Amino acid sequence: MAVTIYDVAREANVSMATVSRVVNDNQNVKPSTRKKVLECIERLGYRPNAVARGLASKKTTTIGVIVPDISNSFYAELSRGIADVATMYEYNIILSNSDKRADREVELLVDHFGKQVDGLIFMSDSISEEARKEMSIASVPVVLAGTLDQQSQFATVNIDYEEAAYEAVKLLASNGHKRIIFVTGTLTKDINRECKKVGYERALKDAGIELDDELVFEIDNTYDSAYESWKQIRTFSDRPTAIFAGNDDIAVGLLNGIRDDGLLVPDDFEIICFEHSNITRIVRPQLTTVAVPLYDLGAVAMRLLTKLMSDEEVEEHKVILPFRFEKRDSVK
Amino acid sequence: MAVTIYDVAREANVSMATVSRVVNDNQNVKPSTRKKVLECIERLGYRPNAVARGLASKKTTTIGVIVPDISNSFYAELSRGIADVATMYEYNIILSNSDKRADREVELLVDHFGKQVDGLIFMSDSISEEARKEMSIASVPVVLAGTLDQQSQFATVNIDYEEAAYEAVKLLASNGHKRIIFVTGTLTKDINRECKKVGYERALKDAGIELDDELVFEIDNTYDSAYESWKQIRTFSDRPTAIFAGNDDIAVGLLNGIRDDGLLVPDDFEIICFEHSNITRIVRPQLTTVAVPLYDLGAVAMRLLTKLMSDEEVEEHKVILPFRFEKRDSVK
DNA sequence: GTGAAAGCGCTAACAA
DNA sequence: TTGTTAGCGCTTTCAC
Repeated sequence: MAVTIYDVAREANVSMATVSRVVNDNQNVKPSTRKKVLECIERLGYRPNAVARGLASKKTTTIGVIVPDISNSFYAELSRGIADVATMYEYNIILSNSDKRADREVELLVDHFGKQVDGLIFMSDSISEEARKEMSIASVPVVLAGTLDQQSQFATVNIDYEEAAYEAVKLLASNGHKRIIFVTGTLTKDINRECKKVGYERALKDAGIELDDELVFEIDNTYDSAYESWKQIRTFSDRPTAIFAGNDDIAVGLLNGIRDDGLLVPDDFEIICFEHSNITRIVRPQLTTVAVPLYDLGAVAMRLLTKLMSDEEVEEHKVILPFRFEKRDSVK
Repeated sequence: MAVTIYDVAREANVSMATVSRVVNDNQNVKPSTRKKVLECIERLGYRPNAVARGLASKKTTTIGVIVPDISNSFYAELSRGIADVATMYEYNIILSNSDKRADREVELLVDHFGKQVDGLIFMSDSISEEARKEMSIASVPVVLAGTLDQQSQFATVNIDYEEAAYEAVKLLASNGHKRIIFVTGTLTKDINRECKKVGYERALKDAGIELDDELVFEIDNTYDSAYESWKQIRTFSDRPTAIFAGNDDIAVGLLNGIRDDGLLVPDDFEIICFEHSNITRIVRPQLTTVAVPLYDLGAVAMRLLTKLMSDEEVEEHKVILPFRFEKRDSVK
């Protein structure tokens, strides 16, 4: 059996309450007794049981993080931002992958709340009604990171994806391109459908370019899928000359397709995309991108959650972080 | 206040014990009472409190995972393997980043064990004495994933890195190369020092090539650092003609350095490396590699941990998974 | 500054 | 098949 607070109390000839005070840095303990207790703790090798503490105090110093897929560098980077701030505030993280399945998300929410997390950070393509309900009835705060809330019900941390998309496509249009392809991951993802696509269309409209649904390619959000999609794109008789890619994996798949075909970037095609990892600097030519501050998105989401958990005043529940443009070599 | 098991018991006119039995799928409950209890649970919206359950049962159905850095694709992939098997056995994961700092690792171990995890998976470059001690006195099983244990004290899951390195370098030697560079991350990492370097040296020796310390480059384990190191490598008067890189990030940094300098792979240099991500297929030429089954490493480690946690017989505590060779275009 | 005692919400004997 | 009753190890009033 492990050493308990009671064993320490007996050994030090004090009550459990006093040991508890020492362990929790309560000031109402005489220095000499504190010292005595500390010695006994050391001698017996006492380690507080966080589960018992959680039951008694109703605080677990643990937060839940539900992420589509931690092996996706987008979420891995975001999670690292969450984790670092969590560490700073002495929270542990229960991390679960949902694979974006709505049923799984709900299961995980129930599961995490059942474990009495003190707060939760949720990431998803789109919030299902069931997930929304589960988060609504939760007795602890919830923050969405890199995830839209179309009902403005929860605290969120994002960048202005639409504006970013707008500026990216505007750059392409200002370079004289008339036929600009938009290659995106699934449009069931709110950010793709409501922001990136909308920004793309607005930029075209502002540039006096007519929309053409044939130029929008909805594909799997992977390098391989993008590489394959090139084979379809190349068949256009009136070939497009510029590409706006929803992210860097897609852009690189396209880039390789183009180059393996003997065409040149940026001469035959100009490319711009959202940047989620350093792959954009590794490929040649290096890609011009909208740099998304993933780490910061996570860090700020966690910081916001700490405020919510301690009932601090929060000026704004809907945080928009700035993005950067990285001018490199895939655009002239 | 949340609904407790007691509220359900009262509502259903049964004892807490019966409700507990229903919740835990204990068969000793009459179908009719089970139904009645289930209805009350539904009606009241009862959700079991896992913390209370953990305190009473001494099982938290949570395991700890300590990883150097989740934003590193190597560990992200490994963690995904762990997570999927954990889900299968209904365990949650507390995930923490150590940044390979020994002091932090110890803190985290104490912290995780304090949270009463039912088991723990540990990953690190090298096990410090303090970390070893902490894991030794733990009352729950520990498994090391992708991490060496030079004292064979813990259960581990790895591949045979030395043999993999040996074969990689042997391939280079058999292609006629005499001056083969080894570019590795820090040699304070056990796997680099005790396996990859040893395999490299053994292959050279077997090929009758004399060792030359000047051909071993110990650098930071990053793309940028490798890119920089090329500037040093190019200054050799008697230029090497082949490179064995410790991992794909290093290999790609080197590759880009070489190509940006106008040299060709594999004509001027042949390259082979350990593969941890799909970057090796994305670059041109595609890299010939030793493919490390990261996901499986994690999955098998977790499976092993479940056996240890339920006191099942375990045939072998030191698991060695097979690796594959991926012949691609960076080697002739 | 310290102690006594009542829980926190559940599981798990043991009885019935 | 069901209920009674101790805890699990800690925090937190409330007294003194």
